[in-house]
Amino acid sequence: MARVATTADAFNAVAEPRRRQILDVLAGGERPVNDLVGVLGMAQPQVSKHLRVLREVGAVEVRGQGRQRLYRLNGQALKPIHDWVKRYEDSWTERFEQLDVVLEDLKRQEKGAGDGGG
Amino acid sequence: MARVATTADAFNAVAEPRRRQILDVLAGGERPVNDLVGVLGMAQPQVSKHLRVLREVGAVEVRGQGRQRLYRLNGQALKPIHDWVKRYEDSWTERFEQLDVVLEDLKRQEKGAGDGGG
DNA sequence: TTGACATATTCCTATATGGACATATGATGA
DNA sequence: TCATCATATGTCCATATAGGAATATGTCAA
Repeated sequence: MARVATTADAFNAVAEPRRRQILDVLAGGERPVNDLVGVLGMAQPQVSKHLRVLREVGAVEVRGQGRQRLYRLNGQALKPIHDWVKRYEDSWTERFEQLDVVLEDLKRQEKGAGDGGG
Repeated sequence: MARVATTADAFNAVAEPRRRQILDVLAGGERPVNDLVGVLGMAQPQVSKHLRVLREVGAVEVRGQGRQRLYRLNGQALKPIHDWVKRYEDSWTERFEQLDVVLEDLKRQEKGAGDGGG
């Protein structure tokens, strides 16, 4: 089998840097496709295709206004990512890193004292 | 061109569900490969391959102990994901959703009052 | 209707991937 | 040295991509 589909979930959808860029722009507000094309400097069809993927995972919503289609961010779709990665947040807090250092020190001390404890 | 490489960054590495599972197990502490094989019920070569990807993006570290290789989580590698997704956190807080409803209401009112604003 | 603009879809292709399986490497103990 | 355990790597293959280019759809204006 190949990789999990890009449309399988938000994780896979935003793994593509271009799609994160699109979301970053949309975070500033609703925008028509051509705006994204201009801002991001990608070809129009690619933008449309990326938007389709984002729409399929629910990360953007669209509404028509005249000839244009206005895309808008739906951050809710990113919540599963946040929820998952949040569990690892402690790993890079200073407190935790300090703890890491302490543990390393303890190990070194144990070795230094020989392994026949107490 | 095809998709961005799985080893390109943490985003792509953890887009694969199996790799997230591996990290979830390692969050409980350092473990040899065979433990992961047992816990996750995947074939040993696949586990090794997934671990390689995770190692290449820095999400895990390894040290040898006798015949075994003990893998251990390095949450730091996930920080870029957290940093990125955190910016969208407001999108799903209640306060923000309330604001959404208010904006929708305002739009509806504008339409109801005709478009010649005062 | 026609023409122009805005966006979406289709076709093409090189490419990386993940699983299955077989096998290589590495460490240990006798 | 050999046998055994633990892990890593290599091979084969179906498959989904992302970009490029061409084209289809949709909407407005006259």
